[in-house]
Amino acid sequence: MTLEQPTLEAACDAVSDGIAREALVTIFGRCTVDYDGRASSRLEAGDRHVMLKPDGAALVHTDEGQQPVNWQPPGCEHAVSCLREDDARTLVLESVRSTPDERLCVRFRRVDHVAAFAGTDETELTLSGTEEDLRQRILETPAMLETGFTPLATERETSAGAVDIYGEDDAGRTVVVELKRRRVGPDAVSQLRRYVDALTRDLHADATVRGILVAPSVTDRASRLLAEHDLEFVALEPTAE
Amino acid sequence: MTLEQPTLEAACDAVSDGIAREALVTIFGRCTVDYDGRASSRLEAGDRHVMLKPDGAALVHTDEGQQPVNWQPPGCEHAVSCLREDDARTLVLESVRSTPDERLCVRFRRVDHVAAFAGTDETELTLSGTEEDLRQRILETPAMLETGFTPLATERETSAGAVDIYGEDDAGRTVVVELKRRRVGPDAVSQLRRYVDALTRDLHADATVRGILVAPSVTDRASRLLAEHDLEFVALEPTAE
DNA sequence: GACTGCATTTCGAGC
DNA sequence: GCTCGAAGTGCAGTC
Repeated sequence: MTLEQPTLEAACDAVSDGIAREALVTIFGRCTVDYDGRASSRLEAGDRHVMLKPDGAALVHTDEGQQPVNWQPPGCEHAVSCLREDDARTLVLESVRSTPDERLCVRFRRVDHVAAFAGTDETELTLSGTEEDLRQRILETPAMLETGFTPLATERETSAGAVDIYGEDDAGRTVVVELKRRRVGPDAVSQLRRYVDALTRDLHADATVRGILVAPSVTDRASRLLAEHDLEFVALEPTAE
Repeated sequence: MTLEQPTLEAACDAVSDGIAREALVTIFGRCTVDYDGRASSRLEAGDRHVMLKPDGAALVHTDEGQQPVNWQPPGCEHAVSCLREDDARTLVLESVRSTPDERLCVRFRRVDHVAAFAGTDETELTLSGTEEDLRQRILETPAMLETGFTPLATERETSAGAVDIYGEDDAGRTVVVELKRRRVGPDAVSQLRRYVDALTRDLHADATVRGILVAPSVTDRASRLLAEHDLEFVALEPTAE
């Protein structure tokens, strides 16, 4: 279903019908956008593309950027109405949710295009090159980390949270491994440090706990932080080559 | 410009024309999606909505989720062609960039809809409730942090990075303030800790540096971490009420 | 171009 | 529902 240069009334009916039919609805036209919730924002009149998904998500896109300029997450209730505001007919799209209370309101004075799409999409994305792939690599060939490394657990709980890989080295020392799929900065080092500190405490006071950060590479600052806290780094990519 | 149930050839021409005219182009139809770059992914055939922006961004949306199932950031080169693959006519959308090398390829066997939109959008989003607002609040009324607090600098550089607010308390002790617009977890505490450690080092060895985390609230674990490292917490929201 | 940290981050898993 | 951390995070600002 598609309308070109519809009246606001016709657009309203089409959008309303599309939402009712659980279609993916798109509107293009001149609009203002108001958001209020976790933060609040206002966008003055301009031409934008609005997408309403049947799961309750709403997206307002300008002609620039990968990210929508405004949005609403899945689970929202969409409502559409056509009314008079400031002496001008206005198509009002409202998308609301609770917990947290959030409200997105798009007001059109001109609609160029309305479309509603229904289809089927059964398939799921297969993705590789993730942190999980890096973990698999190391569990299959622990020597990639270092000779004599023995993984004992993944997601092992500590008082600071779950450790990616928990194991021991050839001298029987406890090893905490933190994995990152890409080049790491200071935050990843702090994360590893929290786990090492926690585990040192959780285990006997005299236990030696080694911390190893595994990632393709590190920034300078992160490298210095690692050295400061006697943490180690092993360069590994999530996938071979 | 809109086409309904076009032939793949007609769709190809329309998309090509839209890209050439720097329009925002959308295509809805049955497609597979392949991505290869920082990671790699494959999505089998299903009905999806594809958006090509004139700045080079590409978005593939299913009927669920706020996030696109696949995408390409701004700055990519889009190309479209119609050719025979596996004995079937196929519309191929390719979006490529370098640094890093990334390639997104969407293959349509059926196109239901093609549209191209051109408009103007001069206005910028005004947003409030950000970390910047929280900073302004404190700089205008430093006593909100604590009586006698004097801000001396924002974004003050340390060997661990820039501190949100740098100042001193009524006893002349150095204070490092880390701001967060929302409830904080362990990562924010670690961040503050890095700054406090760095400044303690950067200044005289005998200097006392206080670290204060300012946010609407803290999680339990973060609260424990704060206590462990003698860091403080002040509850403040980015905007009044 | 790399680094750093914010974001209405979103998303998923675990509890 | 909250917590925690991953993400092809995106994005802006700075160097």
